[in-house]
Amino acid sequence: MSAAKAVYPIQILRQTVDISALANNYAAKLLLCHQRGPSGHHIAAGIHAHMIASGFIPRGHIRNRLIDIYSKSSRLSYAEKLFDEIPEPDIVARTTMIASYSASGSPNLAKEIFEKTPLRIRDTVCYNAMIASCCHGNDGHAAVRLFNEMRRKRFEPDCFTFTSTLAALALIATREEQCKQMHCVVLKSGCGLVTSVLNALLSAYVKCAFSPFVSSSSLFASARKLFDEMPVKDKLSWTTMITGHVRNKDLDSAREVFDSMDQDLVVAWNSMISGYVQEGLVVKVFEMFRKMQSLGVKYDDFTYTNALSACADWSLILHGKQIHAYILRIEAKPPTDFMVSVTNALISLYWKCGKVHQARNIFDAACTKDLVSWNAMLSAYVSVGEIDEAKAIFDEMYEKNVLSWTVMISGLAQHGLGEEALKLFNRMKSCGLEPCDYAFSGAITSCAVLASLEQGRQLHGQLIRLGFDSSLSAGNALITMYARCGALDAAYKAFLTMPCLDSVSWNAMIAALGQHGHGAKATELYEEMLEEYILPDRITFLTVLSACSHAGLVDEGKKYFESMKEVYGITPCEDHYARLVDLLARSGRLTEAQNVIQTMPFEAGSQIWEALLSGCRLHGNMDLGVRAAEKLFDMIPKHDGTYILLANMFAAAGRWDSVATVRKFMRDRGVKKEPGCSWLEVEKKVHVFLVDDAVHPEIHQVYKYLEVFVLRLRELGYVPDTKYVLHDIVSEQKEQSLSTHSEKLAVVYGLLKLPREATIRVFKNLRICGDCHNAIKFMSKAESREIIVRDVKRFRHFKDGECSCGDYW
DNA sequence: CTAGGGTTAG
Repeated sequence: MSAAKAVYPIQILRQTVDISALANNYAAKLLLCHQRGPSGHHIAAGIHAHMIASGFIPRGHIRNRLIDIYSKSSRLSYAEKLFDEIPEPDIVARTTMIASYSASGSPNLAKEIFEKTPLRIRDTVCYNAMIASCCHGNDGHAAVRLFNEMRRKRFEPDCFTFTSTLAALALIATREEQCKQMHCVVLKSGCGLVTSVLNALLSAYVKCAFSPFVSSSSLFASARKLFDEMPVKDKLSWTTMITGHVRNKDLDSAREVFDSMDQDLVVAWNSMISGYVQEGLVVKVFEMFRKMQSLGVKYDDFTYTNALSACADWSLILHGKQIHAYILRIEAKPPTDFMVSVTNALISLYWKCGKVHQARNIFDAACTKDLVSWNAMLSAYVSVGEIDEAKAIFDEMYEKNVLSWTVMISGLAQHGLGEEALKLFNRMKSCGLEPCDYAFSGAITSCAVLASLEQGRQLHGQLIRLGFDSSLSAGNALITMYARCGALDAAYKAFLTMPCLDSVSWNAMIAALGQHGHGAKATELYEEMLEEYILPDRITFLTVLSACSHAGLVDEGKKYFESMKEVYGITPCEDHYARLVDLLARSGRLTEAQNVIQTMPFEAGSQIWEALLSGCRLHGNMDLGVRAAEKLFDMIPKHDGTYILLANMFAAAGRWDSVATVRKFMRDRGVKKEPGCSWLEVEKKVHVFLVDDAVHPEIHQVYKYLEVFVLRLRELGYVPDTKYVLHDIVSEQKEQSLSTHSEKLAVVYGLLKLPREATIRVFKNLRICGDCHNAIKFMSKAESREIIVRDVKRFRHFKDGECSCGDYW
């Protein structure tokens, strides 16, 4: 091999007169360069330079060799230049160029050369190159067409033809007969015993088995038969068969093949382990992991990432830490960087186990980070709600992909920053990135947060145009968006038109019905879900219980609560108990609610006491109410809701002295009430109104209308209810100004600005007050309009002087 | 041929 390294004495070469000897010399040297691989490629460029310097023009096989070497060393432009200089390229030159274009990802240029090649000079190798190029360009159908063409034209397929064409079949993966036909052709040819061809055939069978158009069992049977009869099985044969079974979720068959394996292949171990990880069989994962060690099978990066992701998914921080320690001890000596993928698996292990700080340490210590590392860190901060940190990471990223944007958009949306999320979604598009369906889900959620129905509808339209309308995540987001924008019918329609549903879809729809006060329909849908064999989870029960609570279905709710543990084996958490207490307290069964609190397996938290307190306010149980309030003052002294509920409870009973005491309390402790505000969308713009608003540009028109309107409402029987004065109190002097609650202003604005037939949808950040509730009932009658109000807890539909809540608070 | 980063429901 030292010849390739030799220095070429130019003087000697120049003296050579005999051109053919010179050519032979060059040819021999280039052959050596070719055989040496990448390092030889560099030398070949030097030889070429030498040719130019000495006036030697490369032709024939020397030129072809140079083209080949240049394309393999990613100097495609040199190869192209040499090729273009040939007046009448021979078949080798053309084939070489086809292969070059294929390798550099330009299948169209390869095709151009192929098509310009006259049939009389074509050969099998040339077809092979072109078939491979089609596979490379993901056009399996074109590859199969070429294969058929070459057989029609009586070219003899060889091993390479078969492997490429079989790869094409695996790519299109639609028809079983095609695999079987090809199998016959292979057997009849001389390649029926060649392992690489049989591997390709095996892989085609297995890939076709995942196509929705064929029955996988018969294809797997054929694949298995082929596999069992293979005279020589190599690494690829074993792993293809094992991963085939794993991807078919048939772990038993996979294991059977695995156990019959006569060699120790890390890849096979990894495939088996990843199957167990995906099915959540943690015990099996660790069993395999330990067995590898005792048998002396060396772990690779895939083994580690597999095992670590099992730990992450099951929050097995102790196991994860052990593996981490093992890696540090065995694999790398800090600060040497270990495989990036392992670093990434560690980052995700720590944050998924709630240790974001540790994750950050690993992130900071890593010498090399890739996009996955950055995205993992971004997700970590989003998951714990550290939005500022997440933003910092996002801004710092030198490279972002659709996934990065998706995480950030939905992160913002989840934390209530709907406007910012939508801005980011648009920025993403203006950066020239095509949002995927997950990115859309984030944007749609933002519309739900903002209650912006128009923007939501527009996104829905875009979704359909881009062909994402069958996406599960986007569909689920749409259900919630429509429901939270007050368009329950649209939500239901989205639910019904989805091609497939998962538990999230059902939960979303049940929640939607519940929030809109249709408790009976919500429970009906829940029963339907069970009939579809979808198992309820802890969120299903949260939504079903709230639905029952809003609709006063006390006994049903209790029944569902009982079934949770007894039938479905889900242990109720604090939120479940809080909903049970709410259900009982709201319906006036306060003693029963109290019993639940006393017999619960844990100490009641603030959610539960608040549920009890609001029940007491509703049913005027002062003693119990005060006790609940005291608990809340201990637990969350700065929370304004407690003071307001308590004050309203006293006000309703006319105990004004106590009201004053509560208010003084609040002032002394420096607790500020969250100011009430309401908003609605008019012509794609969101209009916000505050209590006693003086900011909105058209507020005077609203007041003017309201003044006359109230008189008309009084004629219909509306009596302002002064006991709700305190609900929305901001300061002393506002006490008398009942008529200026923000929800009233927003509804009146809607009456003034929206078209006659349009439904008015108003959103409020706090709970609607009793007087407004009453007034809006009259408004809906006086104007014959449908008015929908979403407060912090639920939706109310006002129509013909009635509210969908049936006055059940 | 295998792994590490995403979404939607309360």
